[in-house]
Amino acid sequence: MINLLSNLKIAVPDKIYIKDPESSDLGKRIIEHSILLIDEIGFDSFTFKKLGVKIGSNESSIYRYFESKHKLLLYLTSWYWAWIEYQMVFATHNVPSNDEKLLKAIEVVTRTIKEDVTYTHINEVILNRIIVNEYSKSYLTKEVDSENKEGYFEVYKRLIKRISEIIQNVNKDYKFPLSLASTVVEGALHQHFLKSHFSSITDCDKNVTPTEFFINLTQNVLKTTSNGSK
Amino acid sequence: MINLLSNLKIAVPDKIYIKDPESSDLGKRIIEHSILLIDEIGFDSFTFKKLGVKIGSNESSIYRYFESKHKLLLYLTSWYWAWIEYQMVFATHNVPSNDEKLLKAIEVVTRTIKEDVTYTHINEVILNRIIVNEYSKSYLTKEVDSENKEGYFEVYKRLIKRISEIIQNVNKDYKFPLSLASTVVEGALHQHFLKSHFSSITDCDKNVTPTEFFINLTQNVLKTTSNGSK
DNA sequence: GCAAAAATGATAGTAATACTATTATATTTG
DNA sequence: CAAATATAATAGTATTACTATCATTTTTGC
Repeated sequence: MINLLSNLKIAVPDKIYIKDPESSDLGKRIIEHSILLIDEIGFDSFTFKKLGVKIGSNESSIYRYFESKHKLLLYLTSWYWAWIEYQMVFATHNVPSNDEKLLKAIEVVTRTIKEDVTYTHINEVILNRIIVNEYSKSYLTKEVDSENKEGYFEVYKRLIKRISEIIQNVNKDYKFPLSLASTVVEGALHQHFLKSHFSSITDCDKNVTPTEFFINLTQNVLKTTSNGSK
Repeated sequence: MINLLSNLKIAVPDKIYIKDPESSDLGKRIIEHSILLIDEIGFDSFTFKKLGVKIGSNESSIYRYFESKHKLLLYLTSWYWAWIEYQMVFATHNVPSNDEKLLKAIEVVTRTIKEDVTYTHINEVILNRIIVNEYSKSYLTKEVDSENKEGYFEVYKRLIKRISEIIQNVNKDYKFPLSLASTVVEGALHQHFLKSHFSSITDCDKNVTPTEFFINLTQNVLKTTSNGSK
């Protein structure tokens, strides 16, 4: 997979950026170091000026790639979900059993990213931390509806729909496949956050993973005979 | 309940504010209109200066109640969860069956707030919208651990623990009561958000409520014989 | 190899933000 | 009625989130 990915480009909706950061060395440094800097100081304190200092470049140059730090966050989150989607499609491809497919899919979207695949300038371990801590800030805005119309959340929505289809294949009668899929994906981020910051309100810890919790949850929801069948 | 509440004060951790907004007319106007203004323009665009204009008061006076707009958000969210907790305790009190208790509890934390109880200056319908749209911003910060130590999230954590206990009473063998409780509460906010802004990735709509989805989910998770028993 | 084009850098400027500090004026209370 | 307290007004600061302009460097197409 690593070799395969090194020859593929993760596709991000092109309206998100002014100039494609993958198209230049400076662009790649912007992405690489924005991930590191957001992780370090948090998205709220992150500015293009500070990023400029880190990469030895100028604030004004960064503005030629992204019109705002919000757009940069949208870029990073779209990239992340496209990367997850890729892994999910890859992991479930050619798996004959629907049940097994769902297990694999849930594993991909709920697991802790442990290794930096480093086939590019993007550190996926750190990017995953950013997603846990900052993702919801990308859509909890007054502009969400217009930005949604522009297609900025397409990758994420496509991922949820894919999982929903797998759920539906496991149990055709289950009434809430989309809500279950969105709950698992969002809920996994939340459980990871709780594990790090509010350990008293989660069962996830060193021994129990969000993956375990959500696989158990999903299997029980889908296997019973009275699961909200139509 | 309405009459009862009009004689009770919702308790918010007192370190959140500098001066108790319930202690003066100006304080109450700050709370009342901050809810309206945050709903109107969003928390990110909300400032004490704009709030001052709305209530015909001065920015500097508002700073005597809250040291920052972030603290004001913590106040509103704590107030909201304490209000929900109150309703949950009230709704489940004296219910003999554990199953029934859980149903009531889930209903309280997942339902749409339809009526403004208006026993005070606080509009609960609008406050609920703010929670859906802004709650996670209150803890997705670099200061979350120190603020957690200060007790700013006690009310929310207590609510999750209460639900977790009810879950455990329904099924003593279920391994993830805390994670299920936190998933239901956070997930309900998320489903409400999706319903309003990303309707293509949720099954919740005019006909299906988040309550229905989460009651079905919880019942199925807890009723099966192989639900991750210890 | 060079000129034109494109990319990047440097500098300056702006309105707004998120405050702090100080002083003045009301309002409450003992 | 004086003292204490609360509120209002004003000013000031460093930072933010940009935009605009111009200079310099790098790339490219011939």
